[in-house]
Amino acid sequence: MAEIAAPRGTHDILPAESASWRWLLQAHDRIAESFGYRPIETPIFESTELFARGVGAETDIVEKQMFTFTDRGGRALSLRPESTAGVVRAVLGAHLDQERRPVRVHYRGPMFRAERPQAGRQHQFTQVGVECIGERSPDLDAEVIEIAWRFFDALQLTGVRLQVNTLGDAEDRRRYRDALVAYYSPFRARLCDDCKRRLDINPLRLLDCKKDSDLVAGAPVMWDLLDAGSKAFFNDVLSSLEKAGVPATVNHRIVRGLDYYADTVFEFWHDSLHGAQNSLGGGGRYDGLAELLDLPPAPGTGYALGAERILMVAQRLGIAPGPDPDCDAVVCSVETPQAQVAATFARELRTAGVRVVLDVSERRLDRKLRAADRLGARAAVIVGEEEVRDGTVVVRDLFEHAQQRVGSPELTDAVSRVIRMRA
RNA sequence: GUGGCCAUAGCUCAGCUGGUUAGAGUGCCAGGUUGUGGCCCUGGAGGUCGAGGGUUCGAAUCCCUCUGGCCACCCCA
Repeated sequence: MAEIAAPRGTHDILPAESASWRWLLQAHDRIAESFGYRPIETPIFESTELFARGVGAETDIVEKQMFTFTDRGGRALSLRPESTAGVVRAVLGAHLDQERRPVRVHYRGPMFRAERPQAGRQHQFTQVGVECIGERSPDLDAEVIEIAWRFFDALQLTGVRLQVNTLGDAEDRRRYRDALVAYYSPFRARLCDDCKRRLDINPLRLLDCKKDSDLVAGAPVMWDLLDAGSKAFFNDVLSSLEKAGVPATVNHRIVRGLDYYADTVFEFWHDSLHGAQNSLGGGGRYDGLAELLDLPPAPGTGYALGAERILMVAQRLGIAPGPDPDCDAVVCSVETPQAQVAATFARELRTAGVRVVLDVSERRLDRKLRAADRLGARAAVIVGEEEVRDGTVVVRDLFEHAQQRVGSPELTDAVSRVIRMRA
């Protein structure tokens, strides 16, 4: 009988890693909330149609990376490959934008994409992100970018590079697509197979090709075809970022793989990650998304970041916190007859808010203390025959190698004194 | 989805061109120390050699398939 392993492309977050996860997630919550963003949670599966219409039916994500299934009523559902479409559905569906505008929300949670797994790319991965829905302003684009930037800052994650670009409005993009198709069509015969496909399906992606890079160099530049309003909007984003002290590099090759983006788009890169996966995340403005979903029109902007990738970088930089101790104190009896008294002390300490492990083993005292040491406990409470007889207890400081005997009513005070020294 | 590399104890890894009962370090458990931890000494447990099939007198070692990981591509988080 074969052992059942975790499914391909998934991983377990074991207790030893929980400290670094908590560190990352709490930092993101804290920074987002410092900008007035409120938490939102949406289902991890949605109607397949939400993604087909929102993300774009002909994007790679929807075309070949979704986990799709049918429920008993024959409805087509998909595990969410990203979160923006679901959040927009939830916010506008609940008419939150009628009460305040813009609606500022942040989220964290698992996303699913069925790509070939490798380091920094799993079937299930975790994103943290924010969305700002209901108002169109370059200052809000700059605001969400600044949140991400402050988040990296809070983690002390150095070496992040912000790349920004503008895709213009729908009219600009149509014009640009036409220009690209016109430029590339005469070369169709010599294009690589991927590019032939891109030319028909998604011409913007032609710019990503490495094989036909000589053609890319001579291709029309989006910026040249933007109308004055789109350029002004983008320039306002840039100056707003500058005032916020967020260093941005303009990179006209940033395109993003989702159809709903317009105007501002951006990515956060880190060189310590491998080539194709050097992106920690990205985002942009999606003013047309609500309409694609048949919801009342509402502009929006936001980002999503890959938590696993950030943790990978943090590990490499040595800034991720090590595992937390299992507990503050271990209570152990010296011999079996004192076990019940020890259990009572443990409960008493827990009531006072101390994290306590009760050693129920029948090992020798020296082994119990060694075990307490390995749990990372600061204090050990030792209950032996003498203590039970005298109504006392030994409280040992495992860091200072010092101990004292106190009357059992003073147990909580004595333990608190010892563990407070930890901080 | 396409191609390449890899899979031996809980963990990190040895195991030469196929040759008896598969090893080391570390961790775990116990004893040294019948009430005091981080060091030391001694002993023990722990492996269907990723799974299945094949070649062979004989397979961890060679071949095939599958599973999983890593890397590149595609693309993205």
